Amino acid sequence: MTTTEAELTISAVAEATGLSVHTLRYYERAGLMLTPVQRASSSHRRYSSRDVAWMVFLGRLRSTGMPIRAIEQYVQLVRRGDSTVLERLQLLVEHREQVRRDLAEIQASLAAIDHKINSYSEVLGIPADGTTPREGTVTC
Amino acid sequence: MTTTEAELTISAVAEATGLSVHTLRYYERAGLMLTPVQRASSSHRRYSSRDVAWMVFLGRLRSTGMPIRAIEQYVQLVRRGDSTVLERLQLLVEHREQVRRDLAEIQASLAAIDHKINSYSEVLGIPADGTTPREGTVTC
DNA sequence: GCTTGACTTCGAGCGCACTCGAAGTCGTAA
DNA sequence: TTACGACTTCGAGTGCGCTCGAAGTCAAGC
Repeated sequence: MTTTEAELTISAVAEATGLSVHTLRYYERAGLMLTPVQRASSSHRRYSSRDVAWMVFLGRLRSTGMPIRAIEQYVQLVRRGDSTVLERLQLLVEHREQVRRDLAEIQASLAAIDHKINSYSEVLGIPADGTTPREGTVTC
Repeated sequence: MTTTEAELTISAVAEATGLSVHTLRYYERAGLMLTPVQRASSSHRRYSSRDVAWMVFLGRLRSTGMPIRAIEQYVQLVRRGDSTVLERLQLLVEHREQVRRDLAEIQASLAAIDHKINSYSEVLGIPADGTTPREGTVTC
């Protein structure tokens, strides 16, 4: 395994990852590829399976709110080689803590929204919950 | 309960809600108050407890990613009175579905991050999980 | 040979949600 | 009376992450 890899076009990678072709090019321009994307003779991009795996994980980092800048840091560590494994681990653990905090806040907010929905349901006489209907209007 | 209410300054509301004073004024300018905020003789804002409760819920909607535009719609429904309760309910239920989808994606991404962290931990010989250490380097 | 369509680069534009700053107005305390 | 600090308005600026568009290249099929 050196150069011969499964090669995918940018549109295939877009389909596989759920990212747009624009976004894939943007990420590359932003320096977020671990290694340069190979090119066909036509200068079209050819993504290896490793590239695709990385784009998938990159998407995971993004969907949990890691800024592009932070991902850039991570990429630079990967490129510096095995000696940075501990640093990378620390970065990920730190991010995971942030994600857990975000998750907790969203869940708390979801509970508040649930509560409001229940209030409205009661007023409308639609007991979606096991609660007793009440009189009066909903606050807001 | 008509005019006499607990009255708070903007900075007190900022502290109570975790929103900045800038953000509170911005929301008001954006038309997100249910009713006009009362003013002291000095023209300083005086928030009623109902205002504060609404800002808290507004913060919940924002922290779950509801766009300002959508909140604006909701506010307009509230102002139109009791006849819009069903519409409001539908709006909230729709938003809740979106939040649940977002939550599921974040959780899936968190699992992927967990997995990567475990891989790194194994390589470093730090079995954070109940898994056996392995040889070779981490992919990325 | 000509069209079609998928790609290329690169700069510019966009949408969103704040965030800031300047200039002015109060009310209280020294 | 003078200073201070918390407020006011309103326009402009910021940061982020895409997203778009124009102009060009290339390979395959008719």
